[in-house]
Amino acid sequence: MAKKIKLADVAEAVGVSAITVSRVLRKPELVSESVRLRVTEAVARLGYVPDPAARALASARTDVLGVLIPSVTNNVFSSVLRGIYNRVEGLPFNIQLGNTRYSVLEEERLLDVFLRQRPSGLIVSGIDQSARSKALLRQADCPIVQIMEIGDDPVDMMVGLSHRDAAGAAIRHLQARGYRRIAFLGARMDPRTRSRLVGYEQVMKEIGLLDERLIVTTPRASTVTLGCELLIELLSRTTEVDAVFCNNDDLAIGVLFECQRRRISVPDDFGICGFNDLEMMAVANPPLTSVRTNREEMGRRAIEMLIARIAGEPIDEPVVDLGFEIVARHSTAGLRPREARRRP
Amino acid sequence: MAKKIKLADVAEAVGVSAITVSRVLRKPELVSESVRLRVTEAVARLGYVPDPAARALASARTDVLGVLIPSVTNNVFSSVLRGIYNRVEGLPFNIQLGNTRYSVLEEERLLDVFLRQRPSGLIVSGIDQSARSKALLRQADCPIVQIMEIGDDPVDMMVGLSHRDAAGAAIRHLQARGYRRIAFLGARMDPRTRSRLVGYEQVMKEIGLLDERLIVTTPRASTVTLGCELLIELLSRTTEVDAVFCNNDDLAIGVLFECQRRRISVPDDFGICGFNDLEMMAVANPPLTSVRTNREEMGRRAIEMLIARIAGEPIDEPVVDLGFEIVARHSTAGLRPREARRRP
DNA sequence: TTGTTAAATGATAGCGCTGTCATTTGTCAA
DNA sequence: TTGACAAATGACAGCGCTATCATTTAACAA
Repeated sequence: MAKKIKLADVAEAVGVSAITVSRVLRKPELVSESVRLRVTEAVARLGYVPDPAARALASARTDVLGVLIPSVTNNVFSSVLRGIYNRVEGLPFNIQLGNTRYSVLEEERLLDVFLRQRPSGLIVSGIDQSARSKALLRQADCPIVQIMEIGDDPVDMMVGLSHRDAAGAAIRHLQARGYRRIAFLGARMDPRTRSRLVGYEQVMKEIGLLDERLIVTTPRASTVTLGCELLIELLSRTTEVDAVFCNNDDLAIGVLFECQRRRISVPDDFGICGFNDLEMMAVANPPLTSVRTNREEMGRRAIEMLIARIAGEPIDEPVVDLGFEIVARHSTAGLRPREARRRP
Repeated sequence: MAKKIKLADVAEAVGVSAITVSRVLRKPELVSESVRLRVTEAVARLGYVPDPAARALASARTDVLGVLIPSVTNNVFSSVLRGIYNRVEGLPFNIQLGNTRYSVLEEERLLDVFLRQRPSGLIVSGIDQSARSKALLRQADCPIVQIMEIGDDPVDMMVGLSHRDAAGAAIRHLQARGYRRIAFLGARMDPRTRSRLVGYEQVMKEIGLLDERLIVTTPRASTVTLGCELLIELLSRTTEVDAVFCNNDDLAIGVLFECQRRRISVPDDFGICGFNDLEMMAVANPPLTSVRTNREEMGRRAIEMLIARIAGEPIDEPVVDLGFEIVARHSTAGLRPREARRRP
């Protein structure tokens, strides 16, 4: 960075004061056109770029939008991030990503790191922050959006969906298609997964089909391999199963592969429903039913809510429910007549 | 942030000067034990945390390690990021992630944004930066690691592998298993994919099997769905194909699903080889051969190289080749005898 | 005791920008 | 012409920290 150009250098070149150059950059409408043009030209000619640290120190503000997510590996968050990055493109903000790795402590630490930088806005994942995190968030003097889930008690704003309702709807779909012994496969067991389990249990109880043996969960991170393993575990507990609701699509794909290996016919003998509707679900063999969540839009909306608030606009809807959609595909087309069916 | 505690407040509470408190925090060995203890106690009691902007302005340095990757959606980079985050845990650095979205312009812009913050180190993806980007990198006064690929002309340090060699090895593997009409499916066509294509072409020419009709590429981002589509495109060009080298595992999974649908038997009639060896390859049906790359280690090593250089240690190996491994699975077990085979 | 050196601490001056208020210039009605 | 007010520009201080150099204190040999 050969000898850094600073505000004063530009000011000297143009023959105005430093503060005028600063104004041209930040509030050009306060400066006369002739001066503005000369300054703009000099900025370009000298290649001046403001120092973010000095700016932050002087103004107690940065152009940073902080985003805290629990995982960079998980496809779900990739989609949200895509929505965020696409929406913020062209705006004078910079995304700063924090990876909490599903750790409450790491979330608290990162929140601390982020808030100390005085971001323009913050996006955090989930609604179950620790008491300490919530306190930090409430004290923060920037707009905040909690994403992924919705609840009654937003720190500031929220955009997400009810995972409990989404899971419930998936179970009702399976039931409507004639499946009865519907299992639940869950990995990671983060708050979202737990909500889905609650939804599953509620509906299964309502329709009188709840059986604890059908619920298989693990704290391990969800993978395709884990889908195979959980299915094996499930079948070792009971062969009285005719469908499975997988807590996400990786598991569902794993279950499908394992079914193929075991010559369990999907959907004739066994229904499979995933969650999130990743792109691959539609082209699996057979195509797999899943619960579509609007992840990219979630990211986009979160950014829009932030910039609206930064611009001082009133938010008429601080909690946005993006809903979900059961995308029914062949994997839950229904069991074939009992007499012709072979139990797994 | 109720009334921010600053260095001077701590200094006053302890009865020392501000600079002493600063020293306790940054170079405790310069301060006597008694003072150090009193200061540490006061820092904890008052909940003091340094202001990063002030620190950056005064010291012309930040604790930021910048990471530029072309995609947050791509599993390959997720793994690298995991390696990075794991290795940096517990160290006094913060990862700042930039998403270039495979855009040269965006990479230049982000490089500018990042360098202006005077990071402690920088990780950039690939070795084909634009001339402007390379100039920026060479002028930067922090250590830099280029990851993913290796080449002769490192800006500073490199850790990656030869994608050309990896692809070549995959083709030789297919050849050794008896496949002859080996196709190449490529999406995105970023520099890494192009290198693999070069490796493919080289080896195919060497063994006298090169046929342009067997090469199907697209600039679209790679997905499972695209794998299906590319296979369909390939088969519409020529049915004289007995294996496919997919440029990444998403495509390979798509190809597998499409083969299942078309009742093309893998590996009896058709071999499939992927690239990257994502977790799901091992549990697909049949399990899919792939080229394993050490992505997590790549992230880890990149961080280690940075911190070694930050600590002033000499780097004896500025270009690290992490290599690759052909993980042979059932999907490339070989064709069944010709008389019994049914062409796709 | 004195001088010499190292260890510990402090005073001072910014880092590069922006907030605040003051001043100058321009505009227009009376 | 004058005064009133808005528009345009500037002076100055300071954001919270650290680099640099100066000073004080401690330690110890001569």
